[in-house]
Amino acid sequence: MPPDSAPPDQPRAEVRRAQILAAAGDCFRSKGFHGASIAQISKIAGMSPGHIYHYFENKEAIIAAIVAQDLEHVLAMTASLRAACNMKEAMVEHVADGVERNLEPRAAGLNLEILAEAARNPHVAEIVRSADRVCRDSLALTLRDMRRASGHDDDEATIAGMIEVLAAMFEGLASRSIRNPDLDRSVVVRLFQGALRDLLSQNS
Amino acid sequence: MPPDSAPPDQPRAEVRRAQILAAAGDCFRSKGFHGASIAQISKIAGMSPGHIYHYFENKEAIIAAIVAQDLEHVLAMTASLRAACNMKEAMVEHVADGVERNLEPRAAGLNLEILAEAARNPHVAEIVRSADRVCRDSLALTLRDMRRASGHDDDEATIAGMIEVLAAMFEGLASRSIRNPDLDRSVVVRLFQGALRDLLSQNS
DNA sequence: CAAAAAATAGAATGTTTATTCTAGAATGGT
DNA sequence: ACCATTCTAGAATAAACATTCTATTTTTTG
Repeated sequence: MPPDSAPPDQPRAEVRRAQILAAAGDCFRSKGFHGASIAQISKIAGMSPGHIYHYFENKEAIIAAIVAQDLEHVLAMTASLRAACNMKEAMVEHVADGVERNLEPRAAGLNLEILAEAARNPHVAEIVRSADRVCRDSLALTLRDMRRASGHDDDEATIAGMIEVLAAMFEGLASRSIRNPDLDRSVVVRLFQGALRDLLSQNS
Repeated sequence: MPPDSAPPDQPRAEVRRAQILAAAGDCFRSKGFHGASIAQISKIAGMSPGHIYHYFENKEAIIAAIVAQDLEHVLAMTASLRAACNMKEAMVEHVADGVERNLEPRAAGLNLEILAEAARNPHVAEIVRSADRVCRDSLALTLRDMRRASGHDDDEATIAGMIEVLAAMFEGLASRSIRNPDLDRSVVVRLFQGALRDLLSQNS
C-alpha cells in the first residue's frame, strides 16, 4: 500500500499551500480575519503553526491570498457570463443565479469581511479595486454593445453609471442577507428582473 | 476660575460613557472591532484602561453599544423621512442625500464592520436585525399608502420585496465606495432616481 | 469640615498571539 | 547507499491583549 493518499499531480508545495488557504478560509469565515489565529488555522490545516511560515511570510499575506483567491472566482464567473450572453434576456435569466449567490450567507460573510478589511488595509484595498476594475471594464463592453444594438447611444459616463447601479444592487444583497435573513427570495428575483429590464432599456 | 470645562448638564457618568463611545468609534473605524485595543481606546478617551470597565462590562458591550448608537441614528433619519413625505417625488428628491450619505467612506467603513461582525456574532446580529425590522415596517407603511394613492393594489409580499430592492441598492453603495472610490456620484444619483421612479410606479 | 461614597489611575495577572528558532525526518538525485 | 536539499514539528520568545485588583484622588453628603 503506497502511503500517497493523492498522487503528486501538483508539486507538494502547492498542495500544502492550498491546504492552508482552505483552512484559513474556514477560520476567516467563522471568526473574521483578526479573530482567527495561526494556531487554529494550523490545526485545521493539519500542520504545525511554524510550518505555515514556510509558505506565507505573515498573517497579512494569508489574508491577501484569500482575498485574491476569492476575487479570482468572481472574475472567472463574470468572464463566463460575458462569453455566454449578447442578449438582454440572457442577462435577465441570470438574475436568479446572481441573487441566490449573493444572498448565500457563507459567501456574504466573507465578502463583508473582505470589504471591511479593504476599508482600512491599503494592501487589501488595492487587490479589491483592481479586481473590480477588470469586472467593470468587461461589463462595460457587454453593456455598450447591448445598448447600441437596441438603438441607444450612451456616453461613457452613463454606461459606467449603469454598472455602478447594477453592482450596488447585487452587492447590497449581502447586506440584506445579514439584516433580514428571512427575506422572500422569489419576489426579490422578480423585482430585480423588472428593475434590470427598465435600467437597460431606458432613454437618457 | 471654575475647573468645569463643561457644566454638568448631564450626569458625569453619561459624559464619560459618551467619551468612551466616541473614542471607540474612531478606533473601530480605523482598526476594526478586533483590531482596536482597550489600551488605544482608553488613551483616546483620555482615561485609564481599567476605568473603562466601570462603564462597560467588557469589549463586546462596547461593540454592541456602538452598533446600537449607529443604528439609532439611522432610525432617526428614516423616521424623519417618513414624516416628511407622502409623495413619491419627495422621495426622489431625497435620493441625492441618501446616495451621498451611503457613499461617505467613514460611514461605509463602520457599516461594513458592523455587518461583518453581525455575520458571526449572534448578539450583534440581533441588534442589527431588530433595527432593520423597525426600518422596514415604517417604510412599508409609507410605501403601501403611496401605491394605493396611485391606484395599485399590492400584496404584502410585493411591498416587502420593493423594500428589499430599495435597501439593497442603497446599502450596496457602501460596497461600491470601497471597490470604486472614484465613481461618478452625479450619474449614480440620476440613475438611482430613474430606477426608483420605475420601481415605485410599475404594474405587477 | 469630616466621613462616606464614587471616580479614577495605574500596576499586576494570566492568557493568547504572531513569529522565530532548533532540530529532526523525509525526499530525491547520483 | 550517500548527501544535499527540502519539509516539518514543536518548543521558545517576546509582545500584546482583555481583564482584575489595589490604592489614591475627587466629589458628595451630613
